[in-house]
Amino acid sequence: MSKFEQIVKLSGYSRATVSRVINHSPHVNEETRDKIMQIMQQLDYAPNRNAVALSKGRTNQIGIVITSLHEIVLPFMNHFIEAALRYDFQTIIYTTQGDQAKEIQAFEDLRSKRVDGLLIITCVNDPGKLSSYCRYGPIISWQRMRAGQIPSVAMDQGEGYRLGLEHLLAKGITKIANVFGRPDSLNIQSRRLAYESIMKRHGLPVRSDWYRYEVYGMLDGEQAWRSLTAMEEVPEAVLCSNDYAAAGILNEARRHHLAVPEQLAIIGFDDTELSASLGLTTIHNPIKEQAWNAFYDLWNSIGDESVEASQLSFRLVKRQTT
Amino acid sequence: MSKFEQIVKLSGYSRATVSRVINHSPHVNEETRDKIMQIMQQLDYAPNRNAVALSKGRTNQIGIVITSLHEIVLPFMNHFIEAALRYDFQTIIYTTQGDQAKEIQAFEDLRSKRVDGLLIITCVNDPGKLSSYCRYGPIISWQRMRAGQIPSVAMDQGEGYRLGLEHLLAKGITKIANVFGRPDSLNIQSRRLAYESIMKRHGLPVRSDWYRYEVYGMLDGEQAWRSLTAMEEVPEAVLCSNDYAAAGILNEARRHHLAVPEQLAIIGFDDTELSASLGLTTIHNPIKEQAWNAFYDLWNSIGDESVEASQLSFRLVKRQTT
DNA sequence: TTGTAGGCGTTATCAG
DNA sequence: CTGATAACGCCTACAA
Repeated sequence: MSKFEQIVKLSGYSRATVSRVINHSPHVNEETRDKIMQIMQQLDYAPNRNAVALSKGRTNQIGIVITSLHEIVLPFMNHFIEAALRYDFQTIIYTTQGDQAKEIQAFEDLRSKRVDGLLIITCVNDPGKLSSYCRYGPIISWQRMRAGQIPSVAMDQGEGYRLGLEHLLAKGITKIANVFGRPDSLNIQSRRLAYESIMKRHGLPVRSDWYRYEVYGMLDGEQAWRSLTAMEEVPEAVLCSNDYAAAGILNEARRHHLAVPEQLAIIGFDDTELSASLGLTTIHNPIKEQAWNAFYDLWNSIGDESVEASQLSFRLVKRQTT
Repeated sequence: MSKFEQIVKLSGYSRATVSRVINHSPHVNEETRDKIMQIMQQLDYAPNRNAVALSKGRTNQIGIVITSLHEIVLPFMNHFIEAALRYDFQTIIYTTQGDQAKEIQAFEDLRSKRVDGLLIITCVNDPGKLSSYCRYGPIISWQRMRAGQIPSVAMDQGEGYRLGLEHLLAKGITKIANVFGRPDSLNIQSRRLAYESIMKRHGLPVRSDWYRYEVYGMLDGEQAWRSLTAMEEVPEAVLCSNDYAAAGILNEARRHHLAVPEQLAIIGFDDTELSASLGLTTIHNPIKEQAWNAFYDLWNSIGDESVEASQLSFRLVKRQTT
């Protein structure tokens, strides 16, 4: 006999009343509640969440789909997890290691009601295929998705990039290199587009020979700068994929006794703690707010209340590297 | 009516038979299986995991308790997650942000059968208190625990430290600084003990004025080295808390044109990818194997099979910084 | 190889 | 405020 049943027997009340006490229903006599509570204590009772989930049709779990736990995504994840927790949702992490089948597993878990919703941070399956899972429950993505597929809270990073570019041009700096991350991502396309259109508008040459790709971390940044200095002409500024890359470039530049920002201006991206501690000029990326928006989006489909997502934008944070 | 019931009705077979097909029981006529499978397809059936879990008394979920997702623990986590997945277990991450109440939540979830077992990576509650949860299910820890509390797969890092020390002494280097992480941790105590006992045995002075604490990342390492160079006498070698700290020290030393290893020898800890790419001498820490052992320990309590954990040890990896 | 009947631990809907 | 009674969706003896 389950402890729940034992409580029913021992207290002499019905299952319904015991359940009411467990769920803090107000429609219970105080004495009754006290008696039942006491018995619960004695029996060291804890509700079985599987039974609750089965009965309620909800698990209060949200899945997070990601290829691999990596530094860059931690802030977003941590904020999302915290948001979920605030609403009494636990998060379950699906690291796929880039394996399509493993990734599908997460979506199957949505189908199987193991999770009430899904957050995609990075996915490797075709978004078209994944979007067919939308009928099993709410899905939101951080990774940018083409329209008509899975909803996303990502922002067009081209917008942020513009801020950095205009800032440099306003200072009279025109020889600008670009250091990118994943070559095929939508964000890189936007960034490149922003750079190229602004340069053209100003009648300046587009230096695609100064593009560097696959630059994610500090070491990548250092290497990227070395490769740029090997060019015939060396740029006076670098717009970076993120703050880590920027930090690497700053490191390498200092090592070669380059004056920053006089000889080399550097702009990071994201406004992480690292950029603050190094005094890097950067583009503030409202990651925390994106994470909360992502959760709200799911919550609006799962729960009954409805929370308005906030409108977000990038912002230039000027520090000592420009 | 649930899809399960629909299948029962449409196929004309009993619940039991349908269940057998779902679970790939061999005791089903092939034709029967085919018919039922076809209906399952048509209905787009997927089993409800909550119902399964309730019925089986097992969720195939394991909880991971950790204060905050951080670079340093990612390798261990990723390996553990992979091990779990191999045995069809999903992992659910409890980030506590150092909040005792949040942490307890994870243990309450063990009690409530939301998870079948728990892995502690870092905990903030008193281990004595937490160990009372052992009766609700298996718990294993990566963080070192004092005997008699919660079982742990952690290794005594003092052993690894010894290897580094002996290596330096064999080279005739005796002015050795120590750069530690969390001051109160058991591992730091072991490391300090290893250092002090070995120095004494060799009749060498114990330089506790060269101890530095709270050194975790690259930036911490850089700062630690600056603080050491400000001393009256400067050490000829540093034993580090981890490879990141070592990388920071290496960076800072190079910036000041110090010859490594001639003027300064550096030994990292863990043998991460970073140490390999930088050519850091380090202590190999079998993290992957620890992660698998951790899972096996849980699995031995949860499942019916039993897997033998492997015996592990540290190993010196000599590269270019000594 | 298949079916019957009962159970897993709660919640929900009524009616009282 | 309280109690019956029926879900929730699936598994598992045991029997046939």
